[in-house]
Amino acid sequence: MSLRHALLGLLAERAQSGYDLTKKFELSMKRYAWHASHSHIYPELKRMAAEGLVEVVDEGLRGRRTYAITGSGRTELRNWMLSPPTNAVVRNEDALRLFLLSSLDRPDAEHLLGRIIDTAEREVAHMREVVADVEGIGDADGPPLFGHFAAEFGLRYHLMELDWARWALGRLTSPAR
Amino acid sequence: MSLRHALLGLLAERAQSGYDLTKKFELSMKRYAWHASHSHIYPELKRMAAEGLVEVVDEGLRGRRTYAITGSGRTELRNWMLSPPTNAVVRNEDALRLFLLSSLDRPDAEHLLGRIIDTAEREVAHMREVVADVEGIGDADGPPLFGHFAAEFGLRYHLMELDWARWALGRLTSPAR
DNA sequence: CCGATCATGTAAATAGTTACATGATTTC
DNA sequence: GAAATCATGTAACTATTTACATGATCGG
Repeated sequence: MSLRHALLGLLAERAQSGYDLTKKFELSMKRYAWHASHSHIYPELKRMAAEGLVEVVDEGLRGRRTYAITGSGRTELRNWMLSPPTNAVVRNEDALRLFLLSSLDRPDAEHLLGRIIDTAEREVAHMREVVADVEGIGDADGPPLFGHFAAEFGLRYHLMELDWARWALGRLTSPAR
Repeated sequence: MSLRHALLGLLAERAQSGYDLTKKFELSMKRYAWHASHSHIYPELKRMAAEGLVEVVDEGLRGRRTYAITGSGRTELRNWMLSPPTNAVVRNEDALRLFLLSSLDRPDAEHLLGRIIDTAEREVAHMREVVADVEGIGDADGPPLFGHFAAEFGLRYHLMELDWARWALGRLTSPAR
């Protein structure tokens, strides 16, 4: 159940509403870290509030409820962050397609790799912007910003994917060895 | 529901039992593509058999049932492989920890990065062996082997992770800019 | 004959998605 | 005043995990 730790981590940065959290998942988190929809996030926030890990600190317009992390929430988050991953859950639909590439005949495989390359190129361009944004905001003397490391990881991930797909396509069209 | 596609993909390579499939998940698939346990795999195989995507082609010792992919299973697999990922599910507990790194104070963050570096080094060493094995088996003239591309992807992934973690640790200990 | 591994399952619980549902406020 | 966006929820279903459960065969 890592959703709760994802939420605690985001709330550790700043207090915010379920709606804000949902958007963060949609915009960045779900790309390479964790996927979640609002219908999962809202009930989870309620449960966490009942358990004292978070608390409602403000009720604004349109029923907006701002949640903040509590002391016990911070303890829980730190414990999870530092605990060795026992059997870390990994699910990646795209990586699964890569894994099963050889089940396709050559034309199909080439087509799929072509699409992967296109997508990765777009992702790389996007992540370059994100990284530049984060660098721009940065306060040179302060601690590294939240999201800075994550953005860099995302950029490197997609660059790696792009390199790999190009290499694989090369192998496919002219099996060198 | 990508478990079924993962299973179809593995069965497309060769007919095998739930036990064999479980081990493949345990040994390679779950590292960076898809995670699943036997108690999920067995019922899913039964369901797929009922739907005609796979069939039992052999019953051996100790109740071992060998499943093979059917024509309709191959169609389903190909459709999924070539269909553009609509909202590709990504869940990665380790990447999530990286994402939330800034929620830790500096000593804790350094400790976590150190552990990530150690783990990644071991993974890289392991994947180098796997890649070497697969290359060794290869028939130079034949089509690329199943798992060849996947192993290379795994190696590159962990190399990327290692580079990133070292870079992040450097940033943390001496914030350059 | 004993421990390791092969081999499969079920039950209960939790996690997560999709579809349905509602209404307020802001912007144009 | 209409469309976009803010904001939250519930219900039904499906996916997945954890724990429980059983027994056969193989290697030493």
